[in-house]
Parts: sequence; C-alpha cells; structure tokens
Amino acid sequence: MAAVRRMGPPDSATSSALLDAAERVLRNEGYGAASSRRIAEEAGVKQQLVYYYFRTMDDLLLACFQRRTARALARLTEDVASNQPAHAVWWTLSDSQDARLAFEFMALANRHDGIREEIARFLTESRRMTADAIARQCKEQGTDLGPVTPAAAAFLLSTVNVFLGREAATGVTEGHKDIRALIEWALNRID
Amino acid sequence: MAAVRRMGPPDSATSSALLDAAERVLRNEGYGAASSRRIAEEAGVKQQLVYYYFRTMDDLLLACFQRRTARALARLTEDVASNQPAHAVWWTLSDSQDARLAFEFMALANRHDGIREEIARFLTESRRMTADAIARQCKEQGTDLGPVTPAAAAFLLSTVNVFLGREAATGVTEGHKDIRALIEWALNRID
DNA sequence: GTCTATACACCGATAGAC
DNA sequence: GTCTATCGGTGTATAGAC
Repeated sequence: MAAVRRMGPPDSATSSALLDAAERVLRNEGYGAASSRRIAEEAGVKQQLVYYYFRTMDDLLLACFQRRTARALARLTEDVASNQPAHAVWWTLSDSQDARLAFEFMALANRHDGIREEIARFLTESRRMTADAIARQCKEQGTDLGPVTPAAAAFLLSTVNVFLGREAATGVTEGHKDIRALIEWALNRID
Repeated sequence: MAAVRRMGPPDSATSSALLDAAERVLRNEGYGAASSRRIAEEAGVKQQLVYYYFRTMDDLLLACFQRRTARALARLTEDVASNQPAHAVWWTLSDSQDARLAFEFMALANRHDGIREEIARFLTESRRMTADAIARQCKEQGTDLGPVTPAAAAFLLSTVNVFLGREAATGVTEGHKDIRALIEWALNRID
C-alpha cells in the first residue's frame, strides 16, 4: 500500500528537463551512468527532485522511453503516408543520435521488464507499419523485390541504422559506405 | 608506479572460471550486473579473488572480450577457408548466445575505452576477411551480386545475427523469418 | 591461493523543514 | 516546488593473516 510520497505533475518544465537529461546521459555515457545523481546534475537540479517527479529510477527511464516511442510513432505515421514512404522512414531512422539512444534502450531491456515490454510493442508495431507501406508501394508501382519481402525490408530499415550509429561512435566504418549505397539502391526500387 | 599488489597467473583454472562466469552474467543480465560480487558468486568464489587474478574490473571485462575475439578470429579463419565461406561464417555467427554477448560488449564500449578499441580492431579485421572471402568466391563462381558489394554483404552477415539474438530475447520476432530466408537465398547465390 | 576485515564512494530512496 | 539530512545497500579495491 505504499505510494504515500508527495509527487509532482508529469508535465512540468523540470520533469521534462529531467527526461532530456536522461536521454543525453544514456546516449553519451550508457545506462550504467544513468543514476539519479548524474541525471539530476545534467539537468541542473538536486538529486532528490528526481523522486519528486518520478516514483523510482525505473519509472524515469520508462517515461523517457515512452516519450520517445510516442514521438517516433507519430513521425512514422507521417512517413508511411508520404509519397516516398521507404525513403521517408529511412531518413527518419538515419539520425545518428536516435540510433545510439535506441541501442542503449535495447541493452537496458535486458534488466528492465517495463522497457522490454515497451520495446517489443514498439518494434512489432513500427515494423508492421513499415512493411505494410512497402507492400502497398510495391503493389502500386508494380515492383517485384524478389527475395526481399516487405517484412525483410522493414527489418533491415529499422536495424541497419542502429548499427551504423553505434559502430560509428565506436570508431568502426568498415562496410558503411557500401551498405548505405545498397539501401539507397533498394529505396529507389521501392519508391 | 603502483602495481604492488600480489597477483595470480592468467592461465589458472580459477581465472578461467571467472571469465566464464563473466560471460554468463553479461549475456543473461547485462553489463550493469557485471560486478565483482556477482561474477565471483557466479563462479563460486569469494569476491576478493577477482582482484587476485585481475587488476581491476575493467581488466577482467577486457580479458573476457579478448579471449572471445581470439577464439572468434580463429574460427573465422577456418570459415573463410572452407569451400562454402559465406555459409560457414553465417552459421558461426548464428549462435544466439554469442550474438547476445556481442551486443552487450558493443554496449559496454560506450564507457570502456579498452573494449571500444578492441571492438574497432576486431570488427574491421573480421569484416575485411569476410568481404575478401565473398569477393573471391564470387570471382571463382562468376557470380554478380549487383548492388550487394562484398563489403555490404559482410556488414549484413556480421550485424543481422546480433539483432536477431537480442530481439528474440526481448520477445520480438517480427520479420525474423523473412530476413533469415533472405540471407539463405543470398548465401546460396554466393557459395 | 584463499581467507577475513575493512575503507570509501556512490547508489536508490525517504522524511521533514522551508 | 525545492531544500537539507540521512539510511541501508552495493560497488571497487586494498591490507594482512592463514
């Protein structure tokens, strides 16, 4: 029956600043550095304020991820409705900052049940939307992708960028130019 | 000048058991759980023994990764020399346990300089070996992969499995069947 | 080679004053 | 809404006995 602690509204400026700070820490230092003290410092507030706006650290990280997925799904909805859906999805996912953050959340899912479930929901949903858009586009254009089914294309579109971003941050670029060229070639066949 | 602490040999049974334990903890619980206490417990020894065999926790994790890359490069050398190099590389990388561990090390690289450098070296080297083998195979067989250059194929071979493994552990399987079929199709064209 | 004991930093989280 | 103070737990790492 706990839940007696006083708590602030989820839409305040400070709450939002904490979520922004959490994103930066996760992206640049990894989830191992995402402590209440480090995130509060990054946001420029006292550590204890974290627990005024969020019940637990796990709650903060989950809220951070959910804010991201809500934005990503809104953006994806626009992308698949555009007249070059495959290109639009690819360019949205091409943001290197987002890719590194996405990687960190995937890693976090290993020990955070809530985030694991959210990731499963989000990936399944977004991949279906992308696959449907590609299938529709191919049908309209009369394009045959051969062994590359819409579902396979959607998988590649959503995973390749995450690796490109993480590897680039690690100092690896082997094969990156070629894989980008290959994706561009495929996008031009689809759209 | 430090380095005054007494330390054990790097090839003992206990040292090896600690590295095995570290692999299991990393794979199943993530790098956030890879503490000296947790790893010692997993290996069935006292926490302080970790510091008899390894100078720091970072050293242990680096040794763990280096043991893995040494084995992986040896295996890769066999694979690329076989008469179906592409298939051999793919099946080696298809081990889901290895894939999940590889993902964890990629995440660790965000905050561990030594591992980041080792990953950069290993990925660059292994990807070149794979690309060379694919290029050679295509030349011998007279196969034209079109927009899929050997470097692009090597990138996909080394990254797709890592995501398949991590996603499956997260409860996501959307597009997995299709991407496996696509890879198989491509492998049969190459070898 | 392994044990006990222990120092010190940082972690998540709470209580209550202002 | 933000502050100070603080608790118990866990983390890395070391010293010295057996």
